[in-house]
Amino acid sequence: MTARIAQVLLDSPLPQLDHLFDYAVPDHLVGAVTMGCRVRVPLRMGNRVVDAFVVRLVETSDFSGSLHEIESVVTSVAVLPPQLYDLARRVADRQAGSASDVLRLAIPPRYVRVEKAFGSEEARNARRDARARLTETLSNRAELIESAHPFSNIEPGSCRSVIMPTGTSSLPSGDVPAWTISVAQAAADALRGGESSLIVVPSYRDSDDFIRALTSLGVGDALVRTDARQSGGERYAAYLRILEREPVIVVGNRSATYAPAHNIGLIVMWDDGDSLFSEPLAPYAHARDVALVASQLAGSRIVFAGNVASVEAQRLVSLGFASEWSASRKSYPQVVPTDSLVNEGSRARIPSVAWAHAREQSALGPVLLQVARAGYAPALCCKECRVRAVCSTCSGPLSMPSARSTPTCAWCGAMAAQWRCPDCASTAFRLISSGSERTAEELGRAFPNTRVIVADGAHRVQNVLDEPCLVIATPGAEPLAQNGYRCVVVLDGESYRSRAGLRVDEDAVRHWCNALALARHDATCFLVGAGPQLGRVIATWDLRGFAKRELQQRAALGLPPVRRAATVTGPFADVDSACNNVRSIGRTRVMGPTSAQGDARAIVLFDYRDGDAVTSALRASIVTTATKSGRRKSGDSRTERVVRLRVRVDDAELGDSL
DNA sequence: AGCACGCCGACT
DNA sequence: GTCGGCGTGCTC
Repeated sequence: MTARIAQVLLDSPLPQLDHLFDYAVPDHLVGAVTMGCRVRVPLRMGNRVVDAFVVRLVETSDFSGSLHEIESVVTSVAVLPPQLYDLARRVADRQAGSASDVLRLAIPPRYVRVEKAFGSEEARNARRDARARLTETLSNRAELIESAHPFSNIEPGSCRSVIMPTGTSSLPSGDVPAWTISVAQAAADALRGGESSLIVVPSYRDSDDFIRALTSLGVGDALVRTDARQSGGERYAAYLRILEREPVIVVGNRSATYAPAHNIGLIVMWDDGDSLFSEPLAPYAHARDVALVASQLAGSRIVFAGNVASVEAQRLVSLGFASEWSASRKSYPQVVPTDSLVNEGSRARIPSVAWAHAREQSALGPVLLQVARAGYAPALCCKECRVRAVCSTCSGPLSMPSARSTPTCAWCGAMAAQWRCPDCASTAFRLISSGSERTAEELGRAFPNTRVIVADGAHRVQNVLDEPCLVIATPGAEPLAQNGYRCVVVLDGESYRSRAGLRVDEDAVRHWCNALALARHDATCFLVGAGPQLGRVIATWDLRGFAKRELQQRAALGLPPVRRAATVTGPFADVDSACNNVRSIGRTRVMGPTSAQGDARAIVLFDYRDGDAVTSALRASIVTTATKSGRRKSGDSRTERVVRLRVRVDDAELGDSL
């Protein structure tokens, strides 16, 4: 008997359709319907035809009704390999979401032209030649990972948290951060053993650096890049490469964690504390969690590497799940913590010792100043009575985008040309903080013969040469300096201390270390306004101890990542009933629901051991509200918005409100 | 989402 | 007696 029944996953965001449906394979499609291919199937009386993925082909169906037939095959390319379905299912369950939502992030849209080009004889030959070159290169290459390597001796299927040595490496194509070489070596070694690697980085500029490092090792032919800057066709072409049953090295942003590469032996996530790893689309799975599930399914090694250890990675260490490797403190630059004197003007913002040293070093080579914010003046107040200037329409903070521009609201973008102080009626402003551009302007005056370079979200600079210059950069936008910076000054430390939230200290330390990591090993650096505790952490480079203490604090409070958390939002009655469905599970604690502007919100804290029970109960609530009360129509107007229950599991942004 | 089924008020 | 309102449920 032949497998004439296809179990398919419908490509629909409806939670009540998130399970496998059985369809009969008609005679004329036998052979064309393969596992993992895209098909179109009728849903309900044949009126509607929806896209679906064939997950399995079986001989018998458990469904009691009569089966409909698959209508057509969209493409016979198996875009959903079984391992990817398993991953999507596990991630969806963990997030109380739909597998099809996960697959929409994992599988790029189809491009017929790209598919045809990929399957052409010419393209196949080119790939075969590249493979032959690669085999040749790898057979001549000695093992790259030695015992001192941060990735040495990681057992298959196990996890490691690595605090990487800092510094830069020189390549013929320019300089790259030293970590990219270490990671590229590990990926090349895995490739030699016939294994694929997934290298997951926060942004495309990390990808650029890594790709140069990998190419320098001569294994560029195995590289597949996936990121959000690619066109749709490029993404699909990359996906088709990944699907080939050949080992590859995938580098990309958070979506690369889903890559269904052949025989994945190694997953590396760089700087997993970066908020870019938090997925903004349903079901909001954090790439770190996806990577952990993927490594478990593939039995691959997984490494969380960075200039710091995240609290989440440290938790894995403290559980004994992950081994740890930390760079020697001797390899770090010396950092002098200082306090700023006044929060105004460049002279006072930069303590005199730091000022003198930065001036001296900037005559010899590149010096980096990290400022907390981009733009000119991120905050303004009334010149007379010093009250904070806010937008008259939305009460957002007013800021100055450039030196002589009209004050603008940072939230709604409204121009405040006729601003008048609500307290004293004055119309004059005072600038109360400095962004990257104002800092550059001030320093340009103070260092008249030095070249000043601004690097922030609007001014992207990837590298600077080993020549005298002053670089003003915001966190995450620091250019790499050839041979390293001669001095790094981290300013605005106090701006972190005034923020509230669970992760502010962690983020501050991460941002500072990522800047300080760009200094030469013999540099003297300055950290301004960090306060005594965090200042000591950086001065002694006690990053592992810091992560441990943060973890202990979270444990004492019973907060993530020591416990898991889900936020539930929607109409009050729905949120309330969802909460009641989880309240009695284990040691689950429900905070709320609270009602704010329409939607109610509750936070559910639960133990890892109760994870399956809690997420499946939340999922059941979502299905119930979607089919019953969810279709409430407001009687008088046409604003019949379908209010649904939304659940975000392990949402990193939750920390901001705790 | 869509669409059918089903059980109560106004109608030829 | 029936027509049709939309609350409820299902989709292989």
